[in-house]
Order: sequence, then structure tokens, then C-alpha cells
Amino acid sequence: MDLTEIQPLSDRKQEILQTATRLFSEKGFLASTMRDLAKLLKIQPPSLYSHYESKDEILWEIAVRCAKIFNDRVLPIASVEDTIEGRLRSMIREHAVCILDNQEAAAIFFHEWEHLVPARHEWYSNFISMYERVFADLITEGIEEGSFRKVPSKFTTSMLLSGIAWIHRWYRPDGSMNVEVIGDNIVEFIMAGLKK
Amino acid sequence: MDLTEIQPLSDRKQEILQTATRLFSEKGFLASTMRDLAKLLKIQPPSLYSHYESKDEILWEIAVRCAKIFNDRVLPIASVEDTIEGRLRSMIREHAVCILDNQEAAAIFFHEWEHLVPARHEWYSNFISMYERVFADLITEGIEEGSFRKVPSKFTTSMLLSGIAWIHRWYRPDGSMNVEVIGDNIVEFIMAGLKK
DNA sequence: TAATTTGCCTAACACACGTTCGTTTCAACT
DNA sequence: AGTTGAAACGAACGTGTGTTAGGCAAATTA
Repeated sequence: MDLTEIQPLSDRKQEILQTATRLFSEKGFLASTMRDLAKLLKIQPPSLYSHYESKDEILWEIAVRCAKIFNDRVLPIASVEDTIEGRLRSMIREHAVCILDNQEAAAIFFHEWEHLVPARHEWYSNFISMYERVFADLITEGIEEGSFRKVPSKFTTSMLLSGIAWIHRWYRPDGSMNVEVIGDNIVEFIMAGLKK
Repeated sequence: MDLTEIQPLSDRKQEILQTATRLFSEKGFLASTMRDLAKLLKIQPPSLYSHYESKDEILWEIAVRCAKIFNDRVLPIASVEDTIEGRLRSMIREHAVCILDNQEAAAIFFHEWEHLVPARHEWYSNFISMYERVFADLITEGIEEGSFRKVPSKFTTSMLLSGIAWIHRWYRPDGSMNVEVIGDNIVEFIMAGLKK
């Protein structure tokens, strides 16, 4: 599986995927049934199999598209021309913005992929590891360079990404804080914890 | 429901609860079956009902005991005699230590309680809100007093508690970092993010 | 116009789930 | 020795699950 291989979907498939994303993120993958999904789409349950061959495939299609978003928008920032601190700031910010922009899909990126069938689960697990490693490596560089405090970088990465992750459970678009403000707050808080 | 009402269990009930805690925290509540649990205990599935009246009751017994741990060990620190910063430091530290000391139960405290039956779910949801509010109030006080940066306290509380929460997925007791070191790192990182 | 594809339908299957029932075993107490 | 109570058993029930089979009607293509 390669993220560049992802192909555009027919309108109907996209509609189903979007509805499934909302359903899975609200109730969780296991608690969501094909009957639930069909009801939301106002079709009969078996009709879903004209589009996707299994419940797992639906989760997979969501998960892999979700991975692509973070992959394409966040990771490239790591090798942009800027200071280490500048790059990390931008990455954290973009990571947070990605979550806020794709709040429903984010639940799949962080939690529901755990229920993928073994082969797909393994692929996803590796992707997440790689994703986190990019952050951790940047932190390590920053420590060696002397601009960050001497923190255990892998450990700190897990902590800060987990801290950010749960906005998707917490954030309601109608609240007083907008995406910009939240992004700023997160970045400032975390960078204060890192900087010397 | 009142946390002071919790009564000690018979040896066998405790054994079952302990096994269930491990099972639920590894596979998740929904993915765990009564047959799985029975197998681990080397009894037949229906035998479980000699001890607990439902799967939900088992989750509830775990959840409520878990709440008691955090309630008894972390919350009292909020009203100890110390500076605001000192109290918050101790609370964060104790919170982290509680997770590390009860790693399997922690999964229930943070995630699996979501699957409780509505009435119990509501109780637990309120408990968590109260628990987080104690942290948030302390941060608010610290801001008013002038010792903390002006962060949105409720938002920041969610972020830092979520950041800490995921140690339970990350931490393996055989690793190089022990509980003390991890606790220190968390406290330092977070306090750096808060302090002026 | 004929052929094919697309998207949905109804009916139903096989299985796994939480749970109930009635019974049995066996240690502890009277 | 007889009674009681706890803890287990085997069999089975009802329900909900993902999924398959086969068909039908409308849109698309040849």
C-alpha cells in the first residue's frame, strides 16, 4: 500500500464514506453497524455491498485517506527551509489544524484504525510510528543543537501528540474559540515546554 | 452512587475483576466477550453470572473503583497547604503516578467507561467533569494570582490530562524509564508550558 | 433499439453474542 | 450424617451481526 496510489472515488462511494466517517467517529467502529450506516443513507443494508465489499474495507478507505491528509500536509514541513524551532512550530500547528479541519476523520486517525483487519492494522501501525518519528527526530535535533531542553524525545512526542489529539473530542465549532486561536494556544503551550 | 459506598469484594470476585480489567484494557470492552473472559478464568461462560449479573456490571465495578483511586489520591491535594504552583505540580505528578500504578485500570478510566449503560454513563461523565474542573480551577487561580501565563484553563486542562493519559498505551514497565523519571518529565514539561 | 451496467431491492443465512435455565458438585457448618 | 450455600456445569434461547444470493428497474452505452 502506497499513499500515492489512492484513487478518486465515485460520488456515491464518497457519500457513503463521508456518512460512515461521521457514524464511526460518533459511535465508534465496533458499535456502528452496517444497518446503522444504511439507515443514515436511506438504503437497505445489503445495498452497501454494491459499493464496498466489507465493513472493514470501508474503515480502511477512511483510514488511508485520513493518513494521506496528515502525510501530505504535515510531514513536508519537516524538510522546509527554516530553523528547527520554526519547523516544529509549523508542524504542530498544521497537525492541529488538520485535526480541526477533519474532525470526524481524526477520530479514525487516532483510535478506530485499531480495529482494522491484521494486515491493514500492521500497515497503519507502521505509518503512525513513522509519523511520530518525524516529530521525535526534529526534537532530538533541536536538543543536540541546543535550542530545546533535554527531554526524552520519543516520550515527549507521544505526550504532545496525544495532548493535541483529543481536541477532536473536545472542540465544538460553535464555541468561542476559533481554529486560529486554538492552534496558537497549542503551539505556544508546547513550545514553552520544550524551549530552554 | 457515592464513592464512599464501595465495598470490599470476595476473593473470587476480585480475581474476575482483575482479569476483566486486563482483558478490557487490551482488547477494549466491546471487542471483549464473556467467553473470552471465561476462558482466561478457565471456567464456562455462564459461571460468570454466579458472580456478576451482567457484562455491564463488571465494567461498572471496574470503572467505579478506578474513579475512587483518582478521587482519593489526586483530588485531596488540591486543598493542601502549599502554593498554587506547588499543589498543581503535586496533583499532576500524582495523577501520572496513579496511571502508572494502575495501568490497566487507567484504560477504563479514560476510554472504556464510554460503553457503560446510560445511567452509569451519566454518573461517570459527571465524575470526569468534576475531576477535570478541579485542575481547571487551580489553573484559573494561578492565572489570577499572576503565577501562570494567561491560558484558557479548561482547554489547557483537557490538553494536559489527555497528554498524560496516553502513557498507559505507551509505557512498558521493562523500559529504561522508571515511574519517577516519567513523573518528573511530565511535570516539568507541563509546568514550563504554564509558568510565566 | 438492444445490450450492458449501475444501484438498489427482498429474503435469508450462518454465526457470535449476552444471557437464562435447571442441575450438579463439594466444602463448611449444624 | 444431614443441610445449606456457593460456585461451577451443559444445553440452549433470542437477538443482532456481517454478509450472500438472486432479481428488478432505470440509466448508460453500443
